[in-house]
Amino acid sequence: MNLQPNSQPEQTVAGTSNYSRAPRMAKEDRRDQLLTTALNAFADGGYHTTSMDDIAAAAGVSKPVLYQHFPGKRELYLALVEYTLVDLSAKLDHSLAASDVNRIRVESMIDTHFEFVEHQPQAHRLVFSADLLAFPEVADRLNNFYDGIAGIIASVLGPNVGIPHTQAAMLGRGLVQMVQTAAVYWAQHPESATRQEAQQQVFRLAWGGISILDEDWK
Amino acid sequence: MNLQPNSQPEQTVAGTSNYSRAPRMAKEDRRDQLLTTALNAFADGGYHTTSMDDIAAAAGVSKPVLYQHFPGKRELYLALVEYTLVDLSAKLDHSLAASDVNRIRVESMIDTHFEFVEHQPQAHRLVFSADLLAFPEVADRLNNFYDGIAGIIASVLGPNVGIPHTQAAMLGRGLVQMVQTAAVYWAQHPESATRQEAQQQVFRLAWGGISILDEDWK
DNA sequence: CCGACGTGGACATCAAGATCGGTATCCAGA
DNA sequence: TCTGGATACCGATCTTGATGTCCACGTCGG
Repeated sequence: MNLQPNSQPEQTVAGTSNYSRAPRMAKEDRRDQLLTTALNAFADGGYHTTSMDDIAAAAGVSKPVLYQHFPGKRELYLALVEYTLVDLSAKLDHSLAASDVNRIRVESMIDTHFEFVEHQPQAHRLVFSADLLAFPEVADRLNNFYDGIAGIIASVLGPNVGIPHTQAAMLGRGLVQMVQTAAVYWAQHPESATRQEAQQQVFRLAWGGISILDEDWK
Repeated sequence: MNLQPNSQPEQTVAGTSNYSRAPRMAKEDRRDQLLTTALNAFADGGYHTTSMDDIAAAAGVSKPVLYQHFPGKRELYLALVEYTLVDLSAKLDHSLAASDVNRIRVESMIDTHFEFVEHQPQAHRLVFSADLLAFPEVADRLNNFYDGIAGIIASVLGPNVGIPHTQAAMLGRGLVQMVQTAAVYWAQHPESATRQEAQQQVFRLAWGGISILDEDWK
């Protein structure tokens, strides 16, 4: 499945017949195309504003085709959320495992986040900006995701600075959100700085706070 | 209007008549009650999941009553968002104006945020967790709100540390989100620490980062 | 050339927003 | 205390839009 922003709904080509019809595709290909289209559509307008008709039209097929590949709108949406979170989690894990030095780790995770926001803005908006509260499962799933990261950060943070684990988790979660927000802000104001500059600022802010936690602890 | 979480929908008392009907109320009182009820309902289930029937039922009145007080669902929702943001903005402004010392200012704004999350959780969820993307106006309004705060932080931050204003705004926005997220986390894990302890941790993290920006600037 | 499968226009179904005509309650004044 | 009008309230209904399905049609492999 291609989650990059560049995939476009195909155009029906006028062939020998002037009858407009989507070209026949292999099942998997069609499914992938529908997923990508749905991702973009949802990210663009949110869950409720985006109808199945819209998605089908954007994909250049009719609605029944959509229902042949997915049992319903809800499942389609959940599949996309799940895919995105798994993807991002894997990348963050990878960033974390890339080094043993905490400073490098933090830098790497910040980089991963900026990368994600820059290169997969639809996926990001789908998961972090859309109406999550509507589906409790999604809210739980996202909570889960955040707790995972916060826990990791806490386990890195806590022992070093003598803070109770839950409080370290709280700070970790706040830090993640801080990075994410800053990344989005930068993506919306790309002219303000290069990505590298922006990341560096964010890192200094975060790392500075973390270091102080260590030094200042009484 | 009462935004506290304690207001409950009234129960129709079985009087001389067994015919269930909401007691007659003064227009303003009824309106306030509906607003409060709607706030709780929206915060609980999100915009789209909450129907006008739900709100009316929760308020113990019938649907037409709702439409006698508000032109539509959308307007009702927007009114609540606006009210909440104005309220919070005022409180933050007040916190900022309370002192000339930046350190105190930051502490005070953190305190205000924790206060908000703790005492008005519905209002907070309504504005910051619900489906904002659905209504562009809401997204814009919220953007506006954040930019206001970020701008203030930037103007405190920027001149002192020589960072371009836009980058300072990015960091300011990230910091706000960090505080907010931590506050929510604490509210969900109240047993992990007292509010004061939690706020102190958050402050140290934030202030540490800010200080480093100052010191470390090359 | 033909059967099977992918495709789509049209439609049933339903949930939710919005409304209308009638009913109950309160109050002011005689 | 009676009466009439004004105001708040409600059951029932209309309307819209979106989800999910049916049956005919065209296209491709054999």
